[in-house]
Amino acid sequence: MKLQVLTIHENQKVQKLIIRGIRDLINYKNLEPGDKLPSERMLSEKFNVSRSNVREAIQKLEFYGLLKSKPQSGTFVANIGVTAMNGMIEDILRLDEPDFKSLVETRILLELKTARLAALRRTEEDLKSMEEALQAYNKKVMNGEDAVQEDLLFHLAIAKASGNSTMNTFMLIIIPGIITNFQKHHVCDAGLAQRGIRDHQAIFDAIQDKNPQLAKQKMKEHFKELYNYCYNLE
Amino acid sequence: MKLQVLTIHENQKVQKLIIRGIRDLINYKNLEPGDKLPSERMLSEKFNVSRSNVREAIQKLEFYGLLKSKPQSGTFVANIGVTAMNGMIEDILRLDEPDFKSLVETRILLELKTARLAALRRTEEDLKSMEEALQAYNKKVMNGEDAVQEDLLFHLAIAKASGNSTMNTFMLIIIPGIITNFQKHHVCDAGLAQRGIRDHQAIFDAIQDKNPQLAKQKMKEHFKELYNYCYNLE
DNA sequence: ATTTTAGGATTGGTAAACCAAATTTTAAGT
DNA sequence: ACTTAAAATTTGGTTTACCAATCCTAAAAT
Repeated sequence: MKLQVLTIHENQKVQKLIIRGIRDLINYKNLEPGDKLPSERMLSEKFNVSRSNVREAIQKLEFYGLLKSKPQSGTFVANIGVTAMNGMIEDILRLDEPDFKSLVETRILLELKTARLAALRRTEEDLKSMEEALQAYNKKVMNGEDAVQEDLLFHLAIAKASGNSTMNTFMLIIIPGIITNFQKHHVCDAGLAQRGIRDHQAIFDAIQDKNPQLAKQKMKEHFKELYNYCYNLE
Repeated sequence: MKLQVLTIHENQKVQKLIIRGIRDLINYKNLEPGDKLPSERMLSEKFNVSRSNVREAIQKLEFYGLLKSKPQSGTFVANIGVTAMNGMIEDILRLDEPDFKSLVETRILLELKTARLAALRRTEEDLKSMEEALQAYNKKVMNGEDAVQEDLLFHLAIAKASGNSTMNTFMLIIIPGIITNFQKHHVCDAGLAQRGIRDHQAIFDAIQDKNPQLAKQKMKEHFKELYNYCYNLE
């Protein structure tokens, strides 16, 4: 049936078409939370696409918590109403790749909080992980090597110590975009790394001392240059 | 080869096995950013699993920005170093379903910021969307109906108006979990809804007046009860 | 020696066939 | 009539086969 491989762009278009189709179906058939969607085979026939495409689209909506597939049984509308469903799908369709500024803005917001929470909740094990990450970073910087990765792993250790799994996940999602953009824009040049050692130590100490205010403050200072840099980007 | 359908739990185990395998492979073969992974067929043979399983695992690592598949070419190690790769995979394997407290904590953090940003950046179109969501919520509450969905769509409209696509995405990820937990714990009972109308109006007004401080303040007040509720959960 | 080109091998993507669990329908038993 | 059991159908998941784009090799042309 399909005679040529689709580009990524074309594939996205097909997926959006299917997602819109599913949304319309839910509206047209007045499907309530818990109701069953037509089978993947029927959907693929109805939308005139392959079953693989349908499965991909369903997986995406499953990721955003809107559908739930049960093996050998069917795909079901999640336990959030039709209104929320429509609003969310509209937004999901509109989503595009995040820009660097948006990533950094969100990162700073998250990390001021994780630093504070880590100071409140860190265990001895958390401290150990953070210290290891700290040492790895210092060692690289001392040798004059690039240490972007070790830098971010230290920050990730703080996120883990915050005891908030959602923020930890969000940091994981953000980090790759941060790293690649850092390399692209050459953010971490010059003496920034040397200063990073002192900054990190101050943050670590505050968390170790269980001083949330100070931890947040030190993290804020650490981000000061980055903040200014990113707000002057374009 | 495979003779029975795997439970979700078993499937997760297989996926983690493959992810660990890929990590070990990258380390053992000293694969650098940009290098090509063995083909899906070879991986499935090496790990003694189906190619579908391999593809799922690769998709997951692609979501977290660690790999990148190119059609008819291969799967490549993303442009972040081995160190970050190892650290992140370790954390990804450890991730579990977020708890309600973690969701609410993150939501409040995000929304205090989106309210502030929306007051700074909202367009006339944003205002219109927010007002529509506001009206839908009010109408439901006036009729004594449950309005959890309309409530969250208003908050989502604010996130959209913040002009930060990352925070917008994160709100979308959080919302379904919030809704289901709200229903489970009966958070939105009683006169909370009536108060919600006034709260929302105050937030909207502040954003319309481009008053970021006030917008954040009103959002904070709006969350006060929710905040206390969730911190006393267990 | 270098570049070009052609053919075969490799690759991720896709379509189709197949599986067993779950569901529905049907029929048998009481 | 109602309950129970069994057979047929439907379903998402899985495996297999296939496709065209890409990559690799090496021979041919300059």
